[in-house]
Amino acid sequence: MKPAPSFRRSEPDARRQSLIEACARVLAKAGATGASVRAIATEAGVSPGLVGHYFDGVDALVAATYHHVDGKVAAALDAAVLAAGPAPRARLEAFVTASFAPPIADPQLLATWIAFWSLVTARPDIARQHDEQYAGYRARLEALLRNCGLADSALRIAAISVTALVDGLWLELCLSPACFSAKEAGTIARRHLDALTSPAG
Amino acid sequence: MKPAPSFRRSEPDARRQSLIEACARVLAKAGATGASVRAIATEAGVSPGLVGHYFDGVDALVAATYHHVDGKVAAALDAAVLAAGPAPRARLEAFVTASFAPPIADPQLLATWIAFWSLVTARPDIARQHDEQYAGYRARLEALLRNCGLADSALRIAAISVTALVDGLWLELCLSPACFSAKEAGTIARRHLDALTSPAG
DNA sequence: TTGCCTGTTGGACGATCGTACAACAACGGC
DNA sequence: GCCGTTGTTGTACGATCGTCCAACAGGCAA
Repeated sequence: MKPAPSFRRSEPDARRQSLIEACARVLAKAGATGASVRAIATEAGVSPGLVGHYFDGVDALVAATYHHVDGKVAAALDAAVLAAGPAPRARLEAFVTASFAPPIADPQLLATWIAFWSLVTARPDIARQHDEQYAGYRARLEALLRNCGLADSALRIAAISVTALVDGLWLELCLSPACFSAKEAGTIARRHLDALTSPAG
Repeated sequence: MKPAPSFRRSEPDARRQSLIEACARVLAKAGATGASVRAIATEAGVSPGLVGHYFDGVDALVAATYHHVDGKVAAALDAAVLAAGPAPRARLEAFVTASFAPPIADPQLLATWIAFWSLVTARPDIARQHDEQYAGYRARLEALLRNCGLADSALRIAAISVTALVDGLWLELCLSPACFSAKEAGTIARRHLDALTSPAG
């Protein structure tokens, strides 16, 4: 009889992906402080040395994880918009309220995100990643707002305000879920969109 | 001739305060990852052993720093409200827009705050501190909103929405100051208050 | 089956972490 | 001036950190 293989080989991309997802789980569970090479390797079920084989140090792994998680969120938002149909206002609402439902409204995702924020101060490359990603987020929001008839002159401020409100609601919804519900967050956000799209001036 | 004293004694409270402020500076500069006992002690200009003398480990020091920074923010908000005079609407606006001016709108303060958030997941005591502090923040906001004539039934949701918007604006204002100005943040917040206090429909 | 390639392991290495503690020295009381 | 108190120092200790690399072994070609 053959002894069970002590490990399996994987496709390089699959192994990289596995390490990235393990890194995200560790960041969510233990924060930036606990995201050590050994903890990530254990979470992924591999030996510590493998991290160095696929990434130039743990910093590069964290940066890759940031990029991956950002892509996951963007995909979830796009899917929500696509599922909303062609009506501009429905698409806008879908984009906004998707942040209050899985997989975005997830305490683990917030914990991962906070770990990234905690690195912005000390890591210029992470800071740049953050700026680019937020600029992209606001750009997509501006496009959705424009389709709802918002004047070009008001677009920038409107996108900033909606982004801030959604971020704040998402943050507190994840940090203390008992305080208010996802449904209430959606109501608040929709009311804000109403005030923006029908100026009572 | 006498040799210069190699160190000075301090009042226990003053030394504790000095360590707390040094901890806040280190958290702002290096994030939660870099907040080691030695880094904090060096920042405070004392030897590493002194931290253990005043606090039961570095975790207790971080918790104390959280409490201290929270108190500082609350004091700044109260001062802004007090300086706004007796008019309810002016007091509400002062409370809200104070978050976009020094000393609250400070990237270093945000970095400190993010370091605390990054500990919420792993540290139940920090999570409890966060819940209590946010409940207090919303309670003060509800009182200010009530004085502006808001119905009791709408108070809770209104306070949640204002808190979320202000937090989001504060977050992004500190993370990427080049994106929009403090004045614009104030305009956005005031417009939101308008929509809340004069329901159009 | 045999042998090569290389993904993978597991431990060594120096640095740094949090903590504990004996020795030192500043300061108030005598 | 001297002494006791105690705030403060500096270091030792074990644990854990990131990194590195020689050795092992799974999987494929021949």
